[in-house]
Amino acid sequence: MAATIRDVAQASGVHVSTVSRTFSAPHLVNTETRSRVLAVAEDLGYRPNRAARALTTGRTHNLGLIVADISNPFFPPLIKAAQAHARARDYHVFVADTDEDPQVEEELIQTLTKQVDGVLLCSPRLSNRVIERLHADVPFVVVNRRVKGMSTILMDVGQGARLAIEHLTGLGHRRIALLSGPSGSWTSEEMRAAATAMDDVDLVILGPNAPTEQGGLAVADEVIASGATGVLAYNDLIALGLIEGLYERGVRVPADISVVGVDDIVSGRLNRPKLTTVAMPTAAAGRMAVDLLLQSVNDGAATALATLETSLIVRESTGEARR
Amino acid sequence: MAATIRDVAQASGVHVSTVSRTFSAPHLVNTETRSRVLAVAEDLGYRPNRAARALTTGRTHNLGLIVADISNPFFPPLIKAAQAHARARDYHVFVADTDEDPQVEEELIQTLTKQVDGVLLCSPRLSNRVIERLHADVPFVVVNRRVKGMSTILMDVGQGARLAIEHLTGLGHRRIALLSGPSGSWTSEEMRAAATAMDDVDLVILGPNAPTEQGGLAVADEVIASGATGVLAYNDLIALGLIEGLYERGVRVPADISVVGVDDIVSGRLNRPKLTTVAMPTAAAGRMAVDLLLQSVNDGAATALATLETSLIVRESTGEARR
DNA sequence: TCACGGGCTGCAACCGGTTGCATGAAACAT
DNA sequence: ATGTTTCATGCAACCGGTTGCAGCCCGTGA
Repeated sequence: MAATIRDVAQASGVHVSTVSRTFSAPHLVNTETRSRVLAVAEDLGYRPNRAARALTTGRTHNLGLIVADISNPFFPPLIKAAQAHARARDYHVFVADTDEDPQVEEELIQTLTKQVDGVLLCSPRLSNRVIERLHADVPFVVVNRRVKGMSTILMDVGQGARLAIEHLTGLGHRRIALLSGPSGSWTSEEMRAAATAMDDVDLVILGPNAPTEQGGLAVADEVIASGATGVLAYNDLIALGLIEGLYERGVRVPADISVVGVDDIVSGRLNRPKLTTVAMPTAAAGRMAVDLLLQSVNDGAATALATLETSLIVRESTGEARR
Repeated sequence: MAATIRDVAQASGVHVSTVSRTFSAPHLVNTETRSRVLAVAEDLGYRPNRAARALTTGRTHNLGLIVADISNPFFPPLIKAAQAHARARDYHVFVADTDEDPQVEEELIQTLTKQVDGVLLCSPRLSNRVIERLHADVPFVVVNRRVKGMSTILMDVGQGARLAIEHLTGLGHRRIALLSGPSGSWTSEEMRAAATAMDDVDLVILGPNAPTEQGGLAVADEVIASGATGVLAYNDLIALGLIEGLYERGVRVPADISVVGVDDIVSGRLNRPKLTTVAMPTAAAGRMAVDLLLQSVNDGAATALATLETSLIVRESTGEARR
């Protein structure tokens, strides 16, 4: 069996409480005693039992991270950043995947609630009302959705959408298709709001679409039928799927139709044509989300709202409108 | 505060042990009592505290899953399958990412050891010796590496490599480049072994390469210099990167060089040319890994070895050798 | 009528830590 | 010399479950 705090206490001739304090409140114990205890602990291979600690402190030192789909390349950079950041603070991150299903999302939150100190909700599909209800049980930080009363990190995709559309109109495109994302997506709604508010644009909205390549493939016919020459897609996967769908139908990008994605995933940089896209600061969002969550977990800090900039990266999938 | 077992006991007029048994050994409690307790528990919103349960039983009901890189599209299907499968058995899966760093991998295992009942090691980069040492502390199931003394799931990538090379030689290719993966990869070594054992092949081995698109891009010049007309890459990411790199240098695929990948990731189906590849049964591997792990955790089952078939999927990135 | 056995429940110790409080010793001020 | 702090440590209750053991009730067979 693994060494416990009592083994260490006995072997170093002090009481268990002293051993406990050596690890959780070092400043309360004499320097000499401390180093002796540490030496013995090292010797015995002692590691504090997190379950036991969780039982008394009520802190599991675990965080939950809920995403719609790990397969979507948008998420891994955020996950990695969050995990690395949390690990440096002695927290672990549970990642759970909802398969884009609000039902599963709610169940997962319920289950996680009991074993984590806080939950990071990334691009949730649940309604604000449900999120607020669940928030009673556990601290949340929400990424890419605005929910009142809890800490929030937004990527300014409205601004990104404006940049993208200005880019398209600047190239002479007038009729522009907006491919929306899944229903329930705040990001999608933000893009729509930003796009409809713009002048000089003949906007046609197509969707909702699954946020995958399949979703992009499936909407290709509608895009062609719409007569749009410029397209802004909810994300890069849809954009890539669309480009493939258009190609199969003999429509060339960017010669016939220009396509802009959102996210800046890696394969957008490697496909041909390389994808013009709105870059999202995912890693920064992951780190900041962990910071905010730990603040509200440990310090009971007030809720905060951070908005991160997005930027347009022009590559090869956009070009002059045909005349 | 959340309801505890004592609240439920008091409210339903029975002892805590009866409540405990209602959940963990229902057959020991009278049907009427049980339903009364369940009703009260439901009413109070009682959920067993996993930390407390872990403390007495020594079971956390958590599993660890360690992968080299979540961003690699090879892993998410395996992760999702493992999570879903484990959840159905009331287990949760911690996913951790090592960034392809054996050092980080070892640390992660050490840390995880104390809070999970077992660890799933996917395509580990650690040496067998280190894995065997760590195995003393926690049950392992290893995917894509052969380690004696522990349960193992292999995907028969040797067979896949043979199929791929036969496919290439069948198209008239004689000089074939094998792009190996990261050092420490069992899969890469299996491919090498299978390839060198084949007749009628003029094999040139290039690598090690990072298992990413960057890795493929970076090796393009070497591939051209090697004079090979057929290429088998360690994985699809390298293959896709290579195709892009060749394209930038004016070399056409498959007209000039044929390329085969391994994994069958989604974007290989959408790029142009669509990638010929060796499909890996990742989801099945994830489920089976969870099964084996739970068996050895709960039943102390003997170690098992499963080998899963792979298959060649011919698409557009391979063609007749030029004469 | 009594012994026996099975079904159900209560009792209490235990898992491995944490923490408020008390104690004791040394240091300091008066 | 005495009172007051400060510092370090011990004591013991506690977190929320689990589980071996004992006891009770009741039905059964002799």
